[in-house]
Amino acid sequence: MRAHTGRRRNDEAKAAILTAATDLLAAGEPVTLGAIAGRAQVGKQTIYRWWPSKGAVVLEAMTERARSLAPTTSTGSLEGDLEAFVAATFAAAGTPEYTATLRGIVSEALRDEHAAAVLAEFTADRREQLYLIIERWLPDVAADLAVDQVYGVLWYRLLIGHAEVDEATGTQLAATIATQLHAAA
Amino acid sequence: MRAHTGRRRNDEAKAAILTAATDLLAAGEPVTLGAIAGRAQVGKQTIYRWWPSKGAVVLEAMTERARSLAPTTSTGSLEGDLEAFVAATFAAAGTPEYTATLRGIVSEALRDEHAAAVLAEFTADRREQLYLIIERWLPDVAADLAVDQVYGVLWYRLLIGHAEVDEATGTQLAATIATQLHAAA
Amino acid sequence: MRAHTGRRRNDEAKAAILTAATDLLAAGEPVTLGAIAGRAQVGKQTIYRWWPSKGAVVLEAMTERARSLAPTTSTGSLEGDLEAFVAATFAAAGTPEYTATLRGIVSEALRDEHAAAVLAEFTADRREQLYLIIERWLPDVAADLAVDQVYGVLWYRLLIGHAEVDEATGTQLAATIATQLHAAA
Amino acid sequence: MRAHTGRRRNDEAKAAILTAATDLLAAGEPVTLGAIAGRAQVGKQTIYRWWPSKGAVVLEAMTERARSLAPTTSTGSLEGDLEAFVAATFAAAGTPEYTATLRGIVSEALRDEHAAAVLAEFTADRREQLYLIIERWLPDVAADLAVDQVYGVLWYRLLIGHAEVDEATGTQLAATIATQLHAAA
DNA sequence: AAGTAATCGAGACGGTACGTCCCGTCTTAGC
DNA sequence: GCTAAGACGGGACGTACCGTCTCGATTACTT
Repeated sequence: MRAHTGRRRNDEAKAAILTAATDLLAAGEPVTLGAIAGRAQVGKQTIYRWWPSKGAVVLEAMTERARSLAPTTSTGSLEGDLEAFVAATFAAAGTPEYTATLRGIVSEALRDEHAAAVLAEFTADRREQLYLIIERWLPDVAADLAVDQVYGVLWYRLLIGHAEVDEATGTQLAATIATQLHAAA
Repeated sequence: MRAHTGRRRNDEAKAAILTAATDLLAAGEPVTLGAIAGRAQVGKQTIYRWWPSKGAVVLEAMTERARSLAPTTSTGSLEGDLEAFVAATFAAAGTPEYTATLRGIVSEALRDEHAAAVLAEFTADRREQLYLIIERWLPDVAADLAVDQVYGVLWYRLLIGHAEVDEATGTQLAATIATQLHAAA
Repeated sequence: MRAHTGRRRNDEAKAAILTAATDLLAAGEPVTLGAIAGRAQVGKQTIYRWWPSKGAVVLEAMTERARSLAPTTSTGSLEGDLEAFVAATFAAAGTPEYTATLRGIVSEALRDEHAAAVLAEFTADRREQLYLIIERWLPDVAADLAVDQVYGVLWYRLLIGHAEVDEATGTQLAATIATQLHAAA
Repeated sequence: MRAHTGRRRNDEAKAAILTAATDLLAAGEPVTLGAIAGRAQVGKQTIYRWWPSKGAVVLEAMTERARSLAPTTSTGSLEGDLEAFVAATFAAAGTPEYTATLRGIVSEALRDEHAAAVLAEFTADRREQLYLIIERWLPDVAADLAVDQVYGVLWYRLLIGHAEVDEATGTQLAATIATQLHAAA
């Protein structure tokens, strides 16, 4: 038996697929697998070789982008760190392109269990970032509910669309949550 | 010209359609238009005559049910009223049947603008209930963000599924929000 | 008990229905019952009160027109009478409007047994006219096959469209059939 | 640019579709596209990928069958050849199964231009067979009208249903037409 | 250099749901 | 009582995607 034969896999294709998915999502066009494959100049089978379902592709496309979003450098206080992080998160999520993408992601996750798993992982990662910030200043407080209040407002407004998701909201919310955490400590 | 001619809308059919939609949603079966029509003993055209899309049907079905959910009777304090309402809301939303339905609704709303409009109306109605409770005790406080924190946690957990939506959570969240509101007043 | 109440039935409506059917047929537009009713400014139920099916309406519309088509006056010989009748029949049937109508009729008759019955009656009537002409000159000859040859060529060409249906063809065919009948006598 | 990419057309599927169509037609069951697809174990899209309409499928199914129907071997005389061919044609077309099929085909052709084109081709092929027989014995006679008399009687009787389509009729008609042709030569 | 095999783009496949169209029936209010 | 309008249950239509399967072409390692 030999170590390896055959053509190597094309990493450009993988990148093209993720880009195509993000583009479609952001453009508001229907995100069909055929459309992704066509736009990426890739066969559908190539997509299924690497992802278990359409939703998983879309989510991975998003996740990559989102990871490098909000700052984690410290400002010297819980209030400051919280505000910097939450405001940046809200500011980014509030851009029209990003909003469309996040909505698209939830839409996929609700129809596809693979996508749901990736979304769960993605949001867990985001929550973890926030935990770490809180833990640095208040290591013993139970922060679960506070964290969910932050992301809850974000996603709720994104999905329903009844109110702004912007930096100011993030700032205001961060201050409120900081007070709440200090009181609980 | 006449005011109206032709057969009137059959309200039994309307009720049967909404019931069928809710049943399928709650049963976790795929909510196909054909399935709704079949279960309601109704032609598909009858559905499309009165609703612009599948999602709109599903949402209207839900909205009707949800309106009579959480109590609005007063307990004598903001804390008490808030806790009663939020805890009841979380308890109801946390049942598996209801969770499935709400998730299905968002899924529809994200793909269908008509459904999105109905979801917006539904959630606006829910928020309004909460505003009224707060306003009774603190008429001058800006409650928007507080209200969104409550429903934000609810929907965020429902959609991601990483944490419980139950009465205890509702109780705890209500207390936190009450404190927050008193501080802001 | 009263002798009669209610609105009298509207014979104009009947005429309007038949006209509408013929118009649609000749115009090549899809002959749906809704279209007939709409064009005739008539309720669908009014149509079904008088005809058993859509096809029957269409056929009656045609039959009325067709009955007064070919001459039956005598010219003094079998050849002459036959030629006059057949040439006139072919000339009339060959007009584009008439062709479209006849094709439409067969189309209805093939999908609707009521329509088929009326078409059978209509064609029987047409054949009868031809029998009478032949019988006047050759009372004892079996003319069935000869008659079917005449109408066969007519309908076959109308339906397939591979060759002309015109006066010249009718003339030529009449001469051939006359010879055939004389030989058989 | 490549000559071809992608999976090739599945000829088994094509055969299964045509068989299913013929079976339904012959069985007198409603020839639904869904029924054809279901019986052929084929997706509806596969049918629409290769035929422009339902009627085209049905006609192609028929055409294939019909080509190997009537004999073209010579018997030694025009009368003999004509009788053999026409009698065989009438005998075959007169079977209940075949009659139903042919009627169904015309029905399709009258509603669908693609089907009409295939029917035109099919009938042209049948006429050509008859021309060839006549031409062998009488190369210079104009046989168009004679040929249409034969097929005219066939189709006229099939569609109206007022008289038999059987071997005896074919035999009698062949004799008549043979005489007619000899006279014209 | 020739042989071998994994991977590629393309696209046909079986299947499910969609939203539209039309049929023939039923139900109104108006004349 | 009959009408025009039009809603009803039902069912076929042709389209859009899904996720799988099948091609010939390409690529890269092994011999």
